[in-house]
Amino acid sequence: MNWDFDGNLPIYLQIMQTIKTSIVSGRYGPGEKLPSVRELALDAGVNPNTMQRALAQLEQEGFVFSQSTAGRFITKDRQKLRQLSQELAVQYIRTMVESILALGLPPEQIPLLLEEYLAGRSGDRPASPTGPR
Amino acid sequence: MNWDFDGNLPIYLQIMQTIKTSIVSGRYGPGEKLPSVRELALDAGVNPNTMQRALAQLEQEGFVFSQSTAGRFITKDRQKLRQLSQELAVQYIRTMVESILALGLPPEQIPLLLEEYLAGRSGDRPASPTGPR
Amino acid sequence: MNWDFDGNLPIYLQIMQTIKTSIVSGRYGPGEKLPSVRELALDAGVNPNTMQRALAQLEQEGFVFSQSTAGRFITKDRQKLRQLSQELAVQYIRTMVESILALGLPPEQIPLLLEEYLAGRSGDRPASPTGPR
Amino acid sequence: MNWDFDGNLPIYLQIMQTIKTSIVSGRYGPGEKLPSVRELALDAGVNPNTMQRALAQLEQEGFVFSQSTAGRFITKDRQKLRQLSQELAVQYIRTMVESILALGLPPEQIPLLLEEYLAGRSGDRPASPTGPR
DNA sequence: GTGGTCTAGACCACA
DNA sequence: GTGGTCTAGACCACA
Repeated sequence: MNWDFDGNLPIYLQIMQTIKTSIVSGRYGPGEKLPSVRELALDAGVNPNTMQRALAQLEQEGFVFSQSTAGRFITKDRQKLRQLSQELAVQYIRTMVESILALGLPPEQIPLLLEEYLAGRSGDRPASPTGPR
Repeated sequence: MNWDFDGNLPIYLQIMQTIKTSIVSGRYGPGEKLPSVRELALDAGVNPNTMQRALAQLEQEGFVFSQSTAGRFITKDRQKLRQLSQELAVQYIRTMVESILALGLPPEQIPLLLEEYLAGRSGDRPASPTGPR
Repeated sequence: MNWDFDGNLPIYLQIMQTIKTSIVSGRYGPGEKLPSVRELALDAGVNPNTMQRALAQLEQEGFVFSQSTAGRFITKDRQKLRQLSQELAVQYIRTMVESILALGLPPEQIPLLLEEYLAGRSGDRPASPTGPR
Repeated sequence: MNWDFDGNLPIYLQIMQTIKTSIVSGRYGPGEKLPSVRELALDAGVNPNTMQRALAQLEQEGFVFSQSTAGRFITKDRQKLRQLSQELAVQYIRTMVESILALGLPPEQIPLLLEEYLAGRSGDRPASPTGPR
């Protein structure tokens, strides 16, 4: 996973984001076992408690479940996973909209820019998702 | 300015991004003087050469201009500034689109999600462009 | 046995409770020999005198009997054991009722809540009698 | 508040229970300010982090809310408080039912014992809620 | 080994 | 001062 923290948000929230993205992108499939808290903490370079907190929160949100001695697993609930995709998509939308509004552009222009981009994109090379910030 | 670099892109490009955002957001107005290369480099914690490269590139793109001894200034060309807004907006759009496609959602769904978000946003509190929480 | 004392009640009474529960739950059957006072005291971490007092009281209530040199035994009187079940059950009922009334709920609601709970319970997993989780 | 922990349940859960009981019993009214995390931790004799965890959980359940620099407050949502009464009542019911079933009595007998107790109680002195365990 | 809990202690933003 | 976050490190039950 791509552990890359900045100082703008608590680390455990950023961890949750990273894991959510990993799940949705198919890095971990439904029912698949996650590495142990300690392993993940080591990998991410954070304290096991911080990782534990992130995972406990993900568990409470229903995206993973734990079997006391066996470890933690991605939920098998496909509906839940679809919900996660939507949630992340809305986050991306929100970040984009608020950033553009901060530029001083009017909201009505956003759908136009989107349409234009999508039109120009069809047939093009995939284009790597490296934008601003 | 919010200097916050990650390892995914050359630093001078990230610097350009940051400065562009500062200009468009009104942090620096048309014709306003920028701090010196040395000051900016110190502030950003980078090598002056790196900062120099970023500024030279911005100058070449026409967003700043230099007066031999007086320093560098934001362009007074309003048209140019509008163009910059558009450019950044398209970048935000691209990041969003590619991120959502990476989730496995179909492109057709993006305009729908956008419309939904904009509708739900009207009348709401301003909402800062941060992550979930 | 589950020796777990709090400061709200004399310890010998709490010991009696614990032993009564052990008897009724089948931990000790009718006619079965109890460990010696010293053993029990050691196990519970109390003074032998305190344990002695609890056992003497239990004997007076007819739930155990002693044979001069052989030790103490659970009564063989099935009727007596049924009575003990009832007694403990009423205690549980009382604790529950008084706790709920302390919440400010009206007494009439208690039978309704009970009925509801029993209905929801049929067919469910056994459910251990612990707190919330 | 009556901080009295046993080893059967995590302390933070017991803290939550204690605070919930305090709220429902009227010790703290709607909108009333709770002592600070540090004060409560000192009072309860636990680590501030443990108290923090209990309060964060209560906040997530909607029974308290925090104002960053001002402290934490009991919710003003009367509906939420009624829900809390019910929740605690059901807990008491459950503990009672499961304890009685553990004695080997049949479930059908519980409503009868309850009715009997309530009948015998009318007009009696309040009777202190000290039962078994 | 696994998740889970707890303590001690530091540091942060906010106002 | 207030809530919130993070680390280091210990200990526990479960199997």
